[in-house]
Amino acid sequence: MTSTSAHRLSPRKAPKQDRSAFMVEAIIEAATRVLAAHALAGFNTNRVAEVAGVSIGSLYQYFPNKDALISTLIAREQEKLCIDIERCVQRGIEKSLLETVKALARIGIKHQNVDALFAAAIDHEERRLPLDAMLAPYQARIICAIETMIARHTAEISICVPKTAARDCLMIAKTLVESEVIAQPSARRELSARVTHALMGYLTYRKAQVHV
Amino acid sequence: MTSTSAHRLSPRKAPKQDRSAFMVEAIIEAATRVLAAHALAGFNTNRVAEVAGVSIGSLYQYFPNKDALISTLIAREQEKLCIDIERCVQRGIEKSLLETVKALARIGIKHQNVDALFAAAIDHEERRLPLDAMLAPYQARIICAIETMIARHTAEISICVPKTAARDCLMIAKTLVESEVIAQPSARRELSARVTHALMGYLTYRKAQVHV
DNA sequence: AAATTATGCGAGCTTTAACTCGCATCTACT
DNA sequence: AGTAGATGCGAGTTAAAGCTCGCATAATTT
Repeated sequence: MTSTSAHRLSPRKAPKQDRSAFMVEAIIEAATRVLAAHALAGFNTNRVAEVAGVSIGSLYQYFPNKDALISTLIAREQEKLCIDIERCVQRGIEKSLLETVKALARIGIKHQNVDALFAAAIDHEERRLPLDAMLAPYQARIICAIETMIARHTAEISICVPKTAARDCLMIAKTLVESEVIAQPSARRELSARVTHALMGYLTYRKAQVHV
Repeated sequence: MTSTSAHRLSPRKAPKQDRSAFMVEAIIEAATRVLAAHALAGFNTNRVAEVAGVSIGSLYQYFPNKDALISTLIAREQEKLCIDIERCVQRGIEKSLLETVKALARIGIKHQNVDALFAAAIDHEERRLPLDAMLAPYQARIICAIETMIARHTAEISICVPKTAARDCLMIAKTLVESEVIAQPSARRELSARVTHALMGYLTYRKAQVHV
């Protein structure tokens, strides 16, 4: 009777055969779609199972409860974001600060462009659930990557605490993109420019510039 | 049978006597507290009524449904934010850009500092519900105020579309603050400085500055 | 092929929470 | 004081949604 099932947030068990692995994937995909389409208010396990085309019993065989399913969604998103950012920074070795920032902006846009409702829902659940321990490694990877980028261009950058700068960059990019709710693909280019502008401004602003 | 009650988001009727006005206030206050403490997952009308110390029937006498209650919360927050920003900009007449931006940063912090969960919940519901028509006037007021500020300092500002700049400023400030989840009052000063830095950077950044 | 293990199913139990309704009480007006 | 309308109440109705459990089927092992 330790931590049997009540508030567990990790999957109940790992799928061992192929078919079950596919099923878990189908569930996660369906969950993403349901959340995007109906928000938290319309997100329930019965609907997810139905959309995934599996029975409700099967869903609960792998996820001990609804929150565990949401946690998995969150982890997936984080993993994808990490990979994209790390690759981007790695490629930035031979590029200018401006170019790398532009690339980062594009990533942020890509990751939020999926759906604004989905992003807001994930955001909310990240705060509601005790996921700090699970999210910390992802955050660390992202911040580490951005720190690396910053370290390459210290001459141009005015922020002295790289860790803080990295986190702020991430947040600024995230929000500007989120605010551009209506996914007009035509506007993507212009949005990207604005995010880049904001990040460059933040990174390179020096008080001396503004006389007062 | 037009739009009787099913999806109405405005209050059912206005309180006409003092006691009912107080009760509506108590309900709204309780709703705020419940949302902050239990997030969307634990936000229900029965609990709100209980915390407010009124009966569930009374709640439904003034709010046709749960969404209408949430909409009211959202409107209240917006109204408060508008008032603060407008006053801040008005006072900025005789101040520098930097000083005014600092003051705006403080407002953003104040408004989100209440509770991160509450803010995320409100954010989510703003997107889920069809509130565009209701929110537009508030947005317009805020953007108008920031445009006014920008207009006073065109010489220092590099962004050419004031409306876009205004909106971006709002979003940047909002996020940086939101990200600083843990409300450490001691860190408030430092946070304020960062938000200011970000806004000034965004507003005054010029491509020429970065050689490449 | 028999046995064992893993997987899949969905009817249905149980709890939660949105919302109603008829009656009691209060306030205001004459 | 009397009356009418406004306000307040909360037990109860209803539907939704979280989750279980016993059984059926498929894969794997020996």
